[in-house]
Amino acid sequence: MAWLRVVDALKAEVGTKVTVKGWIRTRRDSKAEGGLSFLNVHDGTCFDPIQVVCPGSLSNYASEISKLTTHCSVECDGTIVATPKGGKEISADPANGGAVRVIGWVDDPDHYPIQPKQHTMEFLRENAHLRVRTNTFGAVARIRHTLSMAMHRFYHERGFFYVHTPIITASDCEGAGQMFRVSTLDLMRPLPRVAPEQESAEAKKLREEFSKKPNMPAWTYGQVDHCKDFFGKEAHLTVSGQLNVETYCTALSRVYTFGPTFRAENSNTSRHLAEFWMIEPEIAFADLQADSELAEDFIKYLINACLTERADDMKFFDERIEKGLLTRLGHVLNTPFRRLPYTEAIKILEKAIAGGKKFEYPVKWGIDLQSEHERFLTEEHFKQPVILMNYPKQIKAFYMRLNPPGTDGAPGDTVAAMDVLVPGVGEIIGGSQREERLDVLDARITEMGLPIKEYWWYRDLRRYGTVPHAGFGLGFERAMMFITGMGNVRDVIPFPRTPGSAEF
RNA sequence: UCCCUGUUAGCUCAAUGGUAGAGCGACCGGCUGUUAACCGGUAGGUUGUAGGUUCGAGUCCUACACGGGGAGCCA
Repeated sequence: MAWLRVVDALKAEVGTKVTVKGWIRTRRDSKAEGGLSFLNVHDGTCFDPIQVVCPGSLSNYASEISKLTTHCSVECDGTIVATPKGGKEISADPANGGAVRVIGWVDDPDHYPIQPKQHTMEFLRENAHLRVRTNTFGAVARIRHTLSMAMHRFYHERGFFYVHTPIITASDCEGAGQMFRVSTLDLMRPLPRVAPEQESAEAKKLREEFSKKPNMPAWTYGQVDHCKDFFGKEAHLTVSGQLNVETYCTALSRVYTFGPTFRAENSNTSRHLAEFWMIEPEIAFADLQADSELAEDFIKYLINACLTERADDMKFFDERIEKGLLTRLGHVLNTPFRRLPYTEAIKILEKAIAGGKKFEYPVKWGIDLQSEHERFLTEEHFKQPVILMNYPKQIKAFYMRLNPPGTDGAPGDTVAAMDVLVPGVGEIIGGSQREERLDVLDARITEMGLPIKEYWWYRDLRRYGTVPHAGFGLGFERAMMFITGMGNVRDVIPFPRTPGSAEF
């Protein structure tokens, strides 16, 4: 008998002898025909389980099969047969060599957390090690894989190179938020609180002894001296691979990075994680328009991949997680994204307010748009993905390219930045054309009060054969939410890390 | 970090300040080619933690812990 995965067993010809290995989803019993049990067995290879029909004539029927509960593991030998309703199932009739072997029992089934019933997302989140055994999280896991693979394929097909940018960064110049410190110093040791000249001889001796040990923070009165730290300077977990990937862009033309990203912000929302995954492509000889076209093609490619490769899981999300999901995604797929200058967006919002629309925050050219404004534009006004472009320079990062004065008729300076907003999730992509002119870049760095010396290697890219280039960052978990309809970012990553929570 | 809200059986939730209950799940039995099965029965509780008010607290008060929703920050 050939061992087939459930996905293949469901496609096998009637009459094929097969073995399947997996876990019990449900068991139902009938007393007909001298005892009959129906086992739904799944192995995660597809959404549907396969039904194994177990007649009472099996030698272990009364002793084992009739006692199986959810998530007991089994090996089933049998023959593929047609069900009365036209599907496929496995007959484990011993007369034809059928057998069911129990591999692992579920201890104390009354207290096994994942019962065959509806659970809340909150409960399953607290059982993150077991939740992938449910329909929902099995589907999420498969979609997450499909999305990853589709993403690599999209870039590979277009001649991009995958660059592994570092996780640890020793430059504090990324400016994308609070960072986690990386250190081997033993910070459990207290720092001396007195000035060296006031230190007692005994304390001084103790301090000098400590300083000779490995991993001890060397200190200069009251301050940690990171020159004795592992990297010889203060180091952090990356908040973005962009600055690094730009270096490869200016030699390989089309590159992308995909990896974990860390933000130490105390954000407690359904859209934020302390550890998340981000995709950042970077294209040379390209402007913001090309960047926005790449972003649109990319999102559509991802949607299409999930719809065609995982129709079973997507159907489940449409039926049980977000009604109308497939219609929504189909609409996104078939409609060009709306491109809208920031300056125009402000006018639309002001017009809406004049028409009676109430917002908590005021709208005025020059201020950043709030969640409620973005939601209004993408969910109410346009009802489709919107790419907002050319933001006021004072609310955007230093590396974004300064537009010519008067772009879009704006009353102030703008930069070539874009945000892609989608209904339900909000900002899913943030990107820009990068400032390739060294003098303009330097002026921006200085203007924003950033330490220009720290940017020496980033500035070198502009000194040596500079080119216009652009890129963006797509939050992988936000893309997951958008495509699955899942409402909380903590439920689209296997083990979420959030403030106060790093269980598992 | 701020605002709102919640924590009672394995899970989801009830319970005027006065004997702690139901549905689902588990277990036992009945019925049945079943598939969110159905019918009957059994077991299952230090009501998040620590204080306080009261003759009496799941219920009122205080603090803390944890969860959820929203905001800010962003992806």
